[in-house]
Amino acid sequence: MKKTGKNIHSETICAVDYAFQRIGGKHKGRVIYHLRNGVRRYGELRRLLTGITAKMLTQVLRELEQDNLVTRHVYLEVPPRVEYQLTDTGRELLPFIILLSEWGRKQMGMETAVSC
Amino acid sequence: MKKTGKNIHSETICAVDYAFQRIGGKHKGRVIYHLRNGVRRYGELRRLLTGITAKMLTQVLRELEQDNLVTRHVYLEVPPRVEYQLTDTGRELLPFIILLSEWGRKQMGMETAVSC
DNA sequence: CAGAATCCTGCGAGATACTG
DNA sequence: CAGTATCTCGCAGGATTCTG
Repeated sequence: MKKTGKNIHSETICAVDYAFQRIGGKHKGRVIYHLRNGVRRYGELRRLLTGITAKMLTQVLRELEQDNLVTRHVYLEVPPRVEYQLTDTGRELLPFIILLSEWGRKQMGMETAVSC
Repeated sequence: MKKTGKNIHSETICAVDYAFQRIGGKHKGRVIYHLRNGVRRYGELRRLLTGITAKMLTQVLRELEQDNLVTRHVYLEVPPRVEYQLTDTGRELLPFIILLSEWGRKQMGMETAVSC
């Protein structure tokens, strides 16, 4: 609630732009992609998303949560456990994220391609 | 050829990331979207893409061209005419750009939504 | 008309250190 | 384990001016 500046939901522009703002950014696509098979813990995501810092992962997850694309479930245990999962809305994005990843893989040439 | 720094095609990472690097950025999605119906002139694009500067439009178009997503056809006339068009590869992205825009429109609520 | 050349700025994102 | 809190900086992207 502190960042009043860049609010996606204000005076919007174009649907394509809007969508890109919600799933764009450096890591959002990848995060969604790695949530495709269901529930993931924070630590799992950190391991899956190589090259992302804790800060960015947290930030991305929070944004996705605010945008109602993922849910965050905190288990009050010791040690703490937090699980993330796509919402229905987020899930609607999957087909197209996967499409995109297939396109990317194809473009890269299958040899160099890594699943992620 | 001057910017040796950020080269997409070097030591790539994840297919999703790769794809996002090619169609990400602030305006790329929109440009592709506006080329969906075929040939567009530079000036047309400028008018269609409200809020984009000449510099950015040119830059985006050049990047898309280098990435083999659009073709650039210069007519040696006075006044000059330059037409842009999606390549086959670029065209493969359309389904998903359109999907994305529909998703975006839906999310925004149809009232506020503008075609672009 | 379709750009190229400059200059300039904000903020996206990295590194590092600390905590319930 | 799953985060926060700072500090810092590069570069994406804007404004403006000039040109074939």
